[in-house]
Formats: sequence, C-alpha cells, structure tokens
Amino acid sequence: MSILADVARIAGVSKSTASRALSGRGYVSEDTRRKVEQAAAELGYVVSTAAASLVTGRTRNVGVVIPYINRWYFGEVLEGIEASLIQAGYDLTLYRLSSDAELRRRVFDYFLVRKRVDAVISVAIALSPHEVHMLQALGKPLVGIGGLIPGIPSLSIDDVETARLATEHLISLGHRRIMHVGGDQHEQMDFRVHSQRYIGFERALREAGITVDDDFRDAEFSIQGGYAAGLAVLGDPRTRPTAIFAGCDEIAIGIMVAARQLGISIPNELSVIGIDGHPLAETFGLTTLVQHPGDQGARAVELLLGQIDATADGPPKEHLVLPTTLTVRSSTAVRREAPVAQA
Amino acid sequence: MSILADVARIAGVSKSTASRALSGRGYVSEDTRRKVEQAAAELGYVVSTAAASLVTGRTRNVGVVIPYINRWYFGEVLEGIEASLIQAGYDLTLYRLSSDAELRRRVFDYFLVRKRVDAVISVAIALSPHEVHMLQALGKPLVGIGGLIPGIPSLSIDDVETARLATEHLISLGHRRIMHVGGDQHEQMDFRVHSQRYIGFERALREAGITVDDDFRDAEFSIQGGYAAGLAVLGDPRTRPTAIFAGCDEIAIGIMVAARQLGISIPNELSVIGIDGHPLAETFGLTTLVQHPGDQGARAVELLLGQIDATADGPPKEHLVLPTTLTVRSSTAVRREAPVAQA
DNA sequence: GCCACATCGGGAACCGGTTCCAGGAAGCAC
DNA sequence: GTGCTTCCTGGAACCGGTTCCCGATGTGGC
Repeated sequence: MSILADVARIAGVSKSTASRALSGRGYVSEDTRRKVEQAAAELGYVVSTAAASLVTGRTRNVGVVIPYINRWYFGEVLEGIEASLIQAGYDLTLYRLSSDAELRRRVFDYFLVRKRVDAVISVAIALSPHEVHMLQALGKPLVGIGGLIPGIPSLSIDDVETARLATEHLISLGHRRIMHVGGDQHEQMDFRVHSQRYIGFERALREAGITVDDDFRDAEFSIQGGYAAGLAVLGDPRTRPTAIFAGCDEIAIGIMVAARQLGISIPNELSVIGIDGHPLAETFGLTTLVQHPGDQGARAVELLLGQIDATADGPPKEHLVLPTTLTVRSSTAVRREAPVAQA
Repeated sequence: MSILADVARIAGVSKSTASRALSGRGYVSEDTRRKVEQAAAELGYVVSTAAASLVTGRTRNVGVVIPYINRWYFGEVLEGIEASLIQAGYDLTLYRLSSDAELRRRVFDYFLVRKRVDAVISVAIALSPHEVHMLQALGKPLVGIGGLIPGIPSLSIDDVETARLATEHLISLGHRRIMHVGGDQHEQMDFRVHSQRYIGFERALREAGITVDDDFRDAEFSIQGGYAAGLAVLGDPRTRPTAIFAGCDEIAIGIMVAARQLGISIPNELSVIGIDGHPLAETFGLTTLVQHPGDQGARAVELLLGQIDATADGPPKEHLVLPTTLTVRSSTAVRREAPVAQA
C-alpha cells in the first residue's frame, strides 16, 4: 500500500505537485507529470478515496433507492444506472426499500445522511417531503425515475397517456367490454403508477362513451399475478371481457397463459395489451406499449451528474417525459361479434 | 453539518471522550455517555465515514460483483445479500460485470482496489488467480457464491449432483430418450455451472446404461431462450425426446410454452424438469429441484462478516454445499409407450 | 495507611490526501 | 532595464474523526 508521499519521493517532487499531476488540476509541466505518473504506476499507487473525500467533500458515489430488484422494469433501470455510473467513474451504492417503514427510516437517517453518497437516484419511490428536504438540506442532488416528486427533476413515461393509448387501441378494434388488470391503486411504494394507469384507462373509456362496471381487477405485477387474476376474471363466460388492458407485460403474459389454459383463444376470443416491452412480449406475441427502462436509468445519471457538476443550484428542476411506442403483435385483433358472451 | 468537535463542546467533554462515547469503545462513564449522546442527537450529528475510515482503514462497505441483475437467480441472491448487509450496518456497492474484459479490468484495478470496500462477494463469476491474489494481497476477504474458487470460501449447490438427481427422476419414470437443454458450456462468465450440470446429466445416463446421441441443446438462460430451443428440439416428431432436463426453470418454462404451442401435451407426451424453484414453476406446474438463492446471499454475508471480524487469517477456507430438494409437480410423469416417436 | 488496579478523561499525533499561498523562473511588451 | 503576466513548484494548513499515552481519581485488600 503505497501512499502519495511515496510516489512524490520516488518522482522527486513534493506531495502537492504529485497530487496535481495525478488529479490533473492546477499547473504541472508535462515533464514532471510523466515522472509522477510513472512513479505511481511503478508503485501500483491508487488514491485513498477516504482521504480524498474527507477534504473535498465528494465521494464519487451515488446512492440508489429502489423497491424491487427482481422485477423486469426495476432490474433494467438498475442495469442502466450502473453502466452509466461506472462509465463516469462513479460507484453505485444500492438500497432496496421494502415496505418496512423502519428500514426506510434507517436508510434515510443513517445511510444516506452519512457523507457516503454525493447524490441519490430514487426509482419509483414516492419520497415524502421530509425525505426530499433532508437530502436537499445536505446539498445532495436528487433525481427521480418513474414518477414525479414535486421540486426535483425526474423522468418517466406519461403513465396516464400511455394507458389511454393502450385502451384506445383496444377500443379502435371494436372492443367495448374492456377490463383493466393492474396494480393496487392504494399501494404507496410504487409512485402512484398504478392509479395513473387506471386514470388513463378510464379516460379512454369515457372519451369513447363506454361505461363498464366491474372494469378493474388488481394483480401483483408479475406473471404469476397476471395468471391468478386471469383465471379469476376469465372463468365465467357470461362476464368475460373481450379485451384486457394489463398494467404491465408480465401481468399480460400471465393472463395469456391463463386464457390458454382455459381454452380461450387469443386474439379470437380475447385481446390483451400490456405496457413495457418486456423481452417475453415478443415470444408471446403480445401487443404492448414499449418503454426503455435501461435508457431511463442512463438518462437519470446524466441529469444527476449535470447537477453535481453544476456550481450549485443552477439547472432547471425539469420533469422529462419519455415516449412510448405501440408495438402491435398477435394478441390483439378486431372484436368478433358476440364471441361467447350473452348474459 | 455538525462535527464531533461541536458535539464535544456542547457536551462539555473532549473530542476523544465524545468519540469513545459514541463508538462504545473504551471507558466512558454512563453519565457522560448520556450527555454526549444527547448533544449528538440535538445537533443531528452523524459521523463522517470518510474521516473514520481514513484512520481505521475500514469502510463498512462490501463490493458485490455479479454478471446479471435481471435474471431470477441473480436478483434473488442480490436481494439476500443486500438485506443482510443493511442489517449488519454495511453498505453494498454494486458492480455488474458483463463479458466486457476492459470493464472487468477497470472494476478490479480501479474500483475494488481503492480503499472503498472492506470485502468482496463474487456471484457466479469465475475469478482468475490473479484477481483473487490481488484482493487477498489487499487483505480483503472474499466469498464466492455459485461455484468454487480455489482457496477462498464459497457456497453453492452441488450442480453435478443436482443435475444427476433431476435426470434420475426422469429415468425413474421410464424415460430413455432424454435431452438436456442448458447453457453453453464454454461460456466463461458463469462459473462453469453449465458444464457441471451437463456432467451430472451424463452421469445419470451412464449409471442407467443409457446412450443417447444428440442429447444436448444450448439455450440462453431465460424463458425466451427455452422457448426458442423448445421449438427447435420438439419440431420433428421422429427425433423428439420424451423428457427434457432443463438447465434452469426459466428454460424449462420456455420449453413448456413451446410444447403447448406445438400441440405437444405435457406430461403425456413430454416430461420437463428444471432447477431453481422459480416462482413461476408453481404457476406452470413445473417439477424442479428447488434452491434458495436469497438464503445463499444471506449465508455469504455471514461468512464474510465472520472473516472481517476474525483477527486476520483465522477461519477455514471452507466450501459450503447447500442442499436442493425435489418438488414434483405435473410436468413430469411416467413415460407412455411409444408416444409418437418411431423412426 | 499504602499499594495495586480499574475506571475515566484530555492532549496530541496521525490517517492520506487537497488546496491555499507564496515565491521563483520565464516570456513578453514597453 | 522594468513591470507585468503566466507557468510551475514546495510548504503548510486542513478535512474529521480514532487512538495511544498519560495523568487523575476512586476503590478495595492487606
């Protein structure tokens, strides 16, 4: 374990010159820079981040709070964030926040507050004003993904509009008896994504002058969740919808599996549309509105690094809305007249 | 931002006493401890980890290197590690290693070497002797999950034996024309898991005196991968196996989806078995050998913390073998005589 | 009453960098 | 030549804790 003083000695310069040479700040002649770099390489020198950040106050480390790791959307976002941070020479410290309030408090009060991280990315977590304020008071930039937090820059798709488009697609195919299978709207964690999508769904129906009662069923955001909901919703031919807008692709796929098992033909007897662009959507021929979570992660890092480099309180607290694109596959089709349903 | 000196002043003691009171090391009377703690609470004081680790040399931070985030097994392991580390007051710094050799070099030479982490957990990554040596030279404990690295403690299931058991299950049901759909055995990343499972598969066949040619097909470790391989393998009735041992549950499920699409009935015409205990296995009625990746992550942390606390080079460099249990569902059944196959 | 020992608190060195400041050398215009 | 700016370097203070060492006090045994 060599230290800067060793490098300086070997290179025949002072500590301060060695520091300047290696960090690239301040004046150093090309000649001495080479000497210092060579000495450093020779000794296998690496800076002590602890010492450096003690004096500079910056850690080159970003904290990420995220509710799930093992769900497609979140995994993708995380991968995108990680790749971008490494690229920029930053470390990523991961905090998974479950619904455990005590854990959450600890993460904020203990982990994030210590001068461990320069900034925080919050993925699909509805931060409380108190939490936001705390981080801002510490001067730590904050970027949100997957929903908007008042006062901080964030980026996400437009959940209302995306849901509306998905539903509209079904309506344009002639469907009237449409159901939405999505997440529990009262779940706090997930940034109100669920309720936003429900609102978009309702809006599309309203615009088309369609009234349905019993138009919603909640499901866990997974294939299993979709499967269970599908079995429940599709079981009775008399009440069965002709089309389902699923809250995400995983739910949609679960519904397709359930339909297949119940002998319901897709898209002849049932159309299904999702949101995400999950890799399985292609395998299952699922029509979906595609988003790119990995890119969202990368963009969030960009925004964040911009804020870190900005000489404090400069840049706009913007909210970036990302586009989604409709990819039509074989899970949606024009409604056949009176498939089975007849009350 | 209050510092220790402020706390000491408010409490009316010296810096050293304040430090002892807060860290719990050394003699401090109960009375002064209370005073210091109260002062700290009042000021909202939190230690600067940078300053602390500069002098102690410990960061309370563990690095995790992992090849994937968005695959079930890896996500589960990561969740297990994260939960245990937080519990123990440690941070988790995440490094995703893709097949990019340059990235890998950077992570090891630059990120892990800086005194950022106290220890490293390597998930399913076959570390080179050089990499192991480097970390050990730095005195950083190292634990492996999902395969064994010579000289360092690690834990994993017995891939050979698990694969043998899975195959044996198929054989015991009367199957003879058995195929293994698994990962590419030459892939470096994945810790030779693939080749180990193939070896177990072959061993079971050999023990039963079965010879099959064309008994292997490689697939990506995902539902899509299994689906693609399934279509290819099951297309021709003349060469179709009566049972498939899949390298993991996701592949198995992909095969089941493909079979259903091809009109092949499971388990009447085809038995499928996997490895993992993926939550979807239950949904799909998949027979599988269950492992618990989350627990593996937790155990790895235990091992690691044990090593950190040990007064250097103490504990055994053990390799922990974890059990897997066979869960029989409806995807495997006794072989029906001459289903379709007849060359 | 004295000594040994445990308990408690303060002073100061130290961890390993970064940066401010001062000062010297060199280049250029006048 | 002088005065100014620009380039380069070294000395020293400093970031915010931890810990070693030493002295003071209290306590119990003989």
